[in-house]
Amino acid sequence: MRRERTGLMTVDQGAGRPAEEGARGRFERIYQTLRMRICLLDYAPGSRLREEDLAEEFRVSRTPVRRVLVKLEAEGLLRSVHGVGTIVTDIEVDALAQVYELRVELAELVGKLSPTPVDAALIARFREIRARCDEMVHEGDPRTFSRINMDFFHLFNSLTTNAPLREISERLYYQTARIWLKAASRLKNFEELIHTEFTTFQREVTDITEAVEHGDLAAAGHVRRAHIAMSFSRIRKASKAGGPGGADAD
Amino acid sequence: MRRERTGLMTVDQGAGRPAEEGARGRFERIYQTLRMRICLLDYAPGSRLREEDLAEEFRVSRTPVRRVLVKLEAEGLLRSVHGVGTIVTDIEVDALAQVYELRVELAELVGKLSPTPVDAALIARFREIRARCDEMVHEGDPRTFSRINMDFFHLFNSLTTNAPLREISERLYYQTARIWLKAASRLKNFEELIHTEFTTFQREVTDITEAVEHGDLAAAGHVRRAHIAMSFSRIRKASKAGGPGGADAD
DNA sequence: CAGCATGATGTTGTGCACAACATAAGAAGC
DNA sequence: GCTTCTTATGTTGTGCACAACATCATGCTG
Repeated sequence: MRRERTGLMTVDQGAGRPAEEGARGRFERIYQTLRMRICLLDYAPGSRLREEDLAEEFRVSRTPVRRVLVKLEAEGLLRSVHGVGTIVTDIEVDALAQVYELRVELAELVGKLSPTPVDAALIARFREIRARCDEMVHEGDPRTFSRINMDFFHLFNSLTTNAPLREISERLYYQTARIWLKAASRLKNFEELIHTEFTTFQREVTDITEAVEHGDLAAAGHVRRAHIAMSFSRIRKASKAGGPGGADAD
Repeated sequence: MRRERTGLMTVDQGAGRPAEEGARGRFERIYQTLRMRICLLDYAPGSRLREEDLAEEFRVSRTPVRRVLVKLEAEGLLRSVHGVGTIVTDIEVDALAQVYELRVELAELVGKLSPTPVDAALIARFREIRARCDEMVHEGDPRTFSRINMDFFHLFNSLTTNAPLREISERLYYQTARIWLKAASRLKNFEELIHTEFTTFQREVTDITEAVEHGDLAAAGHVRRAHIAMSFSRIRKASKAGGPGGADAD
């Protein structure tokens, strides 16, 4: 199938910035999409990604796809092996202990370093997330939980203007974002535990929102820190209880 | 040589096998070389790197070179603009304030999180750096200072076993490594200031070496933290004094 | 002579074909 | 029947040619 040059170019993202973001726009779009799929376990850990399939899906050649895969590999989410394939990184709770150990500290730094001035719009966004959170508690869906958790992370991360800190926190977050869904998928029958996770997260969002309302970003950081640590502790416990031998062969 | 089926892991990243290394070896070699050149100001900030030249130098095509450039761009050391070229990121003291703000905190974390067990070999490496430091003080050379500083960073970074922390610290370090050389190149005539920098760094190495000898990695982290902060403070002051209008047009 | 349009030139981004590599299947030998 | 070598197949890595894009020079026009 031959692709029209002038015709397909405009289809990209007309509402945004068509002229400024030509090639870079495609790159970001593919990158964000693949990262989301990996973190939402649409691509299971250990599964192979074929560059040609991705190229066909995004209507581009293998070359730009490979650029994205290289970046994703640098982020630690993929691993390309010559002659084998590009496989999604497998995640282990013990290996993520170091990442969490660092995320805990960075969360506190977000509330401490170069704080963002709190305005009404920022508070409104926090309250919006909290509302979505309340709604989620009634309808237990691990996937929507992950999405809200993701949005909340970005919002919390915007509490600091320190660009490197934000970038690093984001990177580490996406390295650990999958572990909750993975653990939840194993404990799917235990609705009770998942509900506990939901309400716990709801409390975290509520507390942090309140702290932001009071303009106390340091307190928000401390709350976030404590919740990240406890969340990992619960995941670790559930992982040991659920049995390490997960029957997830490719 | 037949390879076991169960052993999926190949040579991976064997340290010290230059000739037999496959694609990944070339990649690492080119990456390390370019990064070193950027941080040693062999490639001045703002200068353009032509992919074809690099391809010819490393005896490869443009394709693997572009892989390296993409990673370097992700690290923040390069910036590729379509139709213009791949230019070395310009560094400004004010923009690096956030990076230093974070590096200061991470330095303390290196001495706090997952400390490496201190053995005789580790102490010996610190003493070796200290010896090179003493030698450097007698022969003032900003370039060798940067190299020793680089080696010392890697050594200090090895005080923690937290892999993400090490990786992030390394990344941030290389983002800031150039600023000292850049500032020093402007104040080249002020030999006295540079000598002060040398002796200050010598004290830092001495103090941290002593702390490591005592097995007090937390103290090493605190010393490191203080010195990073003071170093940036001096650079900032020198930058303002030397005049922000650096006549370094390409 | 100033200002602007237009082409020339050089760069990165993309597409495509082939090489390098690893694995899996199949056949030969014991 | 089992092992082992060979072959087939599929994947990523590389090389090369062209397109997209930006800048600069040049000529035209006012």
